[in-house]
Amino acid sequence: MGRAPCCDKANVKRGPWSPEEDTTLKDYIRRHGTVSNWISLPQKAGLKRCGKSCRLRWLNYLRPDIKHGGYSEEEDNIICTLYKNIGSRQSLITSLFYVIRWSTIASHLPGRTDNDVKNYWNTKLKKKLMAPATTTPSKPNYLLNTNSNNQIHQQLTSFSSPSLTDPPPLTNLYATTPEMDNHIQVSDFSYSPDFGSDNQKQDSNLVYELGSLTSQAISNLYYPNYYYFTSSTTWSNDNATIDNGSGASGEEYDSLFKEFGFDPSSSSDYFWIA
DNA sequence: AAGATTCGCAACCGCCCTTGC
DNA sequence: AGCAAGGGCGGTTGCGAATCT
Repeated sequence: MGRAPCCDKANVKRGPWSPEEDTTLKDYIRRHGTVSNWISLPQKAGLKRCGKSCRLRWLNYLRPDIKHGGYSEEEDNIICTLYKNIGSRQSLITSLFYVIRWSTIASHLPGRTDNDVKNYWNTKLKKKLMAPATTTPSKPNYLLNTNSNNQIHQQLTSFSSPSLTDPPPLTNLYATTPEMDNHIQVSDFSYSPDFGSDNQKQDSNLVYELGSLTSQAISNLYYPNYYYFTSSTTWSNDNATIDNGSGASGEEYDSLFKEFGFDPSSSSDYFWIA
């Protein structure tokens, strides 16, 4: 048995708000101040709308401090950075449980609403960010360290409390210029501190998510073209934790990494995605 | 010019969380 | 503790506008 609806759907108006309705709602809120009960507001204000609809209209459109459109480059950067950072912290690598807190991101952008930021991301920024690295390389195409795994691990761990404006240098990693074909190259192995921090279940479709959701979840903050995965050491542990020790997900990982030529039995391998 | 397709975004849906009883 | 109601939020939809063919 489902939850009772918040209003009588048959007797409320739906669809776009008219200027008259906007005025009615704004006038009511101006006269009464902060709304303590949105469900009862429509009746009091004389609106044939669902209370939730009124709340949404006010919060996303009618509030006096709302900004619409015209995102600046700085705002773009903040959204992209927070998307990566918050996304990787609040979720895991599975598509089913991957949830971005748009309200958290919007709270860093005065005048922007979660809905607005979400729409902006889905229609513009996502495409911009997902565009092939060859067209807009934000960083040089290198980040490989074939024999100082611990060094990478330490550096990534230091990202856990990052500054938004001061990315750490990669100078202590020695660089190569790997082929970037197929967006994935397997070489050595690194570790992302955020990976596997949540107690969430594995999705058997994970193997198909590597290039998108997975990479988002494990990307680091400053180098959006590069993504790190857990090592076999940490990774085995992560899997056990994530999957309540069943070990089933470990097999999925193994097959996933083997698919890209990675040797799960190696303790020193990592791979990156560009 | 007109039909098809894509884009942008306001609005809705439904689930989860919080709060009060 | 358990329940119900309201609030909050992410995902999705619908539709008008813009662009393409």
